[in-house]
Amino acid sequence: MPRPLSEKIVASTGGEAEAIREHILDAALRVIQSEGLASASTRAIASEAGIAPGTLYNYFGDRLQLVAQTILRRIHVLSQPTGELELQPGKGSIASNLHIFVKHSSLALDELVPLTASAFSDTDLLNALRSEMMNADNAFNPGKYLQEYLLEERKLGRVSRTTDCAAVASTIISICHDRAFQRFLIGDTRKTEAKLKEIDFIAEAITPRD
Amino acid sequence: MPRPLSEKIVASTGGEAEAIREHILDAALRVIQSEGLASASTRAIASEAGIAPGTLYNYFGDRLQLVAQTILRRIHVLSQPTGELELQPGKGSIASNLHIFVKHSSLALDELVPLTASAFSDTDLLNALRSEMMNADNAFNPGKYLQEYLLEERKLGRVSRTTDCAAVASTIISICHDRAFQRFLIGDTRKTEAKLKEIDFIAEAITPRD
Amino acid sequence: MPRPLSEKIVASTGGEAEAIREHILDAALRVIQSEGLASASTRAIASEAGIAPGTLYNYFGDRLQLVAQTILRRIHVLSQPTGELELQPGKGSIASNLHIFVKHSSLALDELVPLTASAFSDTDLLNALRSEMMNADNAFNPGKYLQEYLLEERKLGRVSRTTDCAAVASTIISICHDRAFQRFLIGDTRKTEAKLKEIDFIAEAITPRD
Amino acid sequence: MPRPLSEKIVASTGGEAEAIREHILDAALRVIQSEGLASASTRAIASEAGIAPGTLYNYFGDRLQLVAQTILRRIHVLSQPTGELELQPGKGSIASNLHIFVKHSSLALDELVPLTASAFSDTDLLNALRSEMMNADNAFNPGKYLQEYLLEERKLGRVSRTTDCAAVASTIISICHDRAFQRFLIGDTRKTEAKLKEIDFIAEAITPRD
DNA sequence: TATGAATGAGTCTTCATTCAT
DNA sequence: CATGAATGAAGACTCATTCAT
Repeated sequence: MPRPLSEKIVASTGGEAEAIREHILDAALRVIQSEGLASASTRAIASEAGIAPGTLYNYFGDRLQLVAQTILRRIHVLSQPTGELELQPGKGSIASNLHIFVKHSSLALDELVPLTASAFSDTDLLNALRSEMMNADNAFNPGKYLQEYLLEERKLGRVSRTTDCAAVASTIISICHDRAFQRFLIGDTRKTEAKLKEIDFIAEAITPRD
Repeated sequence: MPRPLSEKIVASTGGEAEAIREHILDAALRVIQSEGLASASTRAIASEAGIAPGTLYNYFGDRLQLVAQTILRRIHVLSQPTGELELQPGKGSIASNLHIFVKHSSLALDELVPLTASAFSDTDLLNALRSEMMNADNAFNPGKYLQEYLLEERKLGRVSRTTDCAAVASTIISICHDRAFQRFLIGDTRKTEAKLKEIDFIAEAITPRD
Repeated sequence: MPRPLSEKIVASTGGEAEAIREHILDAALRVIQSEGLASASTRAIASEAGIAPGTLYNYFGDRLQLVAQTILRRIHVLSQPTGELELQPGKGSIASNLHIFVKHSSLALDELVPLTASAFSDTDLLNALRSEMMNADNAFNPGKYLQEYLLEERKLGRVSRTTDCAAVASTIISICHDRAFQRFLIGDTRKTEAKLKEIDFIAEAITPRD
Repeated sequence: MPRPLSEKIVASTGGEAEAIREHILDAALRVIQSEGLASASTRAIASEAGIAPGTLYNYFGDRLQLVAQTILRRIHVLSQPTGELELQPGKGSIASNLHIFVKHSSLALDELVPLTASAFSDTDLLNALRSEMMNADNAFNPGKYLQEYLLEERKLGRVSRTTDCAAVASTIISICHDRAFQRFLIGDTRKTEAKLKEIDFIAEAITPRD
């Protein structure tokens, strides 16, 4: 019976379909993160979004698509470089730069890894994610960014000439991923983490030996 | 209406409560692995186990406990050393030994990581898991095993004296974990994996330089 | 799958939420009265109401609330003065007026007492009822009505000046209650009842002695 | 597998069927009174009785019979004169004797009335009760006892010669019943009750006028 | 286009009852 | 005769989805 979206939503979205979609995806994300994917019912999402359940279906084919897109979108956003971190080749020690990278990555990964992992419980959802990921533009990839930093350092001679920068970057990313996974698994809510000895090992390993 | 358990089940369990519990846990695991945790309804599990739905409740308080124990048990089993792999310090190259370790670990981790990750979707389940894990005996830990191997090699002089074996082991484990995670995420069903350049990097890094 | 309410129901309720609520409460009452409270399952009620089981939950939080409200509402209705009975002080004999009152009360009490008693089997329901009754407006109370009649008669001198009208009214109400209880207990389906000698005793007792 | 009843039960029953039956009925009564009839499952009763669920069926045809007999037996017991109360015609005032009777009756009725009322929720149970009650020996009836006391007092001239003692007794019983009903309905746990003005009215009414 | 009531399949769970031991 | 595990129907309740308004 009540036709227009609530004033609040219209105000924030301008009533544009794409903006409303994103408004819903934001709501879905909040629900997933606070209640868990298993509790992210269409009702809960609609409620969080401040709209009627039926309205969801004007923007998404079904719950699966809504949830899949919620996750995908967040993965995409979190994978973007934030600009906050600018590793400056030649400045600071390699080790401290890598520690900074790790700490910085944690912010995003603490959200990204559990979110992605949640999808492992649902075969259909995971398949939806997989096929969407195929098509996705692998625009930004933190590993690539890290690799490029290392390559710069290598040019500067601060990283051993024989270093496989791709391998090192990949290793560091794995460490970050696994850390985030373990943190969530044990319910560790600390936002920061001590310096990792694994990173020290790597920094040492890539230091040129005169 | 009530009948004894099916002959098949009695045959395989001897009708012993503990064996039946495990029979059910096995069934639950199969359902979780083939249909996903989200589809692991009590009915589906009972059906897979070949028993009536109500029978589950003679062995488990509720679905949450059943599922949590299924996962915990499998984690426990998969964390046991298989005995199949015996890293022999001093034999073969370090690099090839590490590659063997990684390949071997993958077998278990391809199951372990997705299974654990599944629980990330369900707040209650994850909490149940967490508290059980607190109490669990961390009997075997692949990282420890790997670390000990590296220490032996260091004693033998095949690993650089300055190597932090704990850090190296931990790094390798993270690589394995993340690989398993990524494999499941992209639906990679290949059971074997090419040699990892990350491992080569590590092997190189810990090689003594004289 | 989802369809509007059946035409029949829409016709009788105008599709208004409050009317539908009452339609459901009516159905629940019919079930309780014909099958007993113990058989008043949500299914049975939904079926009697001609709606889907899930629809109940659009109108009531849970079964307990539905049942409690069904009972409370009926108690409320049955406790209203029907207007059919108008005891006229000064007209007819006191005894016959009291007999009329008793007979008339029986109509409501034959429904009210067993309905209320049903709730005695369910601790939760009884508690729900109790707390609702606390809040309820004790608008009409047959005892009060009877007491007022007696007071009028006393003013007219047809009831002894020393009569405690409240006590007499209360006594008569108790008799009515107990009769209804006993009738239901023994399954007495007679709608009318012979003149009660207890009432005769009371009528006699309050007659002024010159 | 374990064959004999628990030692405790054997000790208290002598292993005699009839004693075991009563042991079970006692247990059932405790469950009904503490949890309500609706929660008196066969399991709960068996558990309270300290026996296995299946054992119930050696003593009772089904749950309905068990519950019906539990209630009937208790009604029977509670209807027995306790011997504690001996109304002594000619001693004390009539009013105080009646008050004593009422107070004394309350003890039993606070149990009897709710127990009986519970059965109103279950058509089948009530029918079972009804047919059993038909056959029951109406051995003791508090109304009869009270009536006899009043007749004695009438003989002594302490009760008006014109008093219909049966009607008076019946009225008092109704008052007691209704009081117990109302007490349970409102959850009144007070065990004693103030002097009732209704009883005063009756006492006054039956006092001889010279 | 947004609504939200209605749907009914499906979820977890309980329970009276049976029967092999 | 006691046991208690097994049964499966039935219970209360949830939820994704549809569609008349």
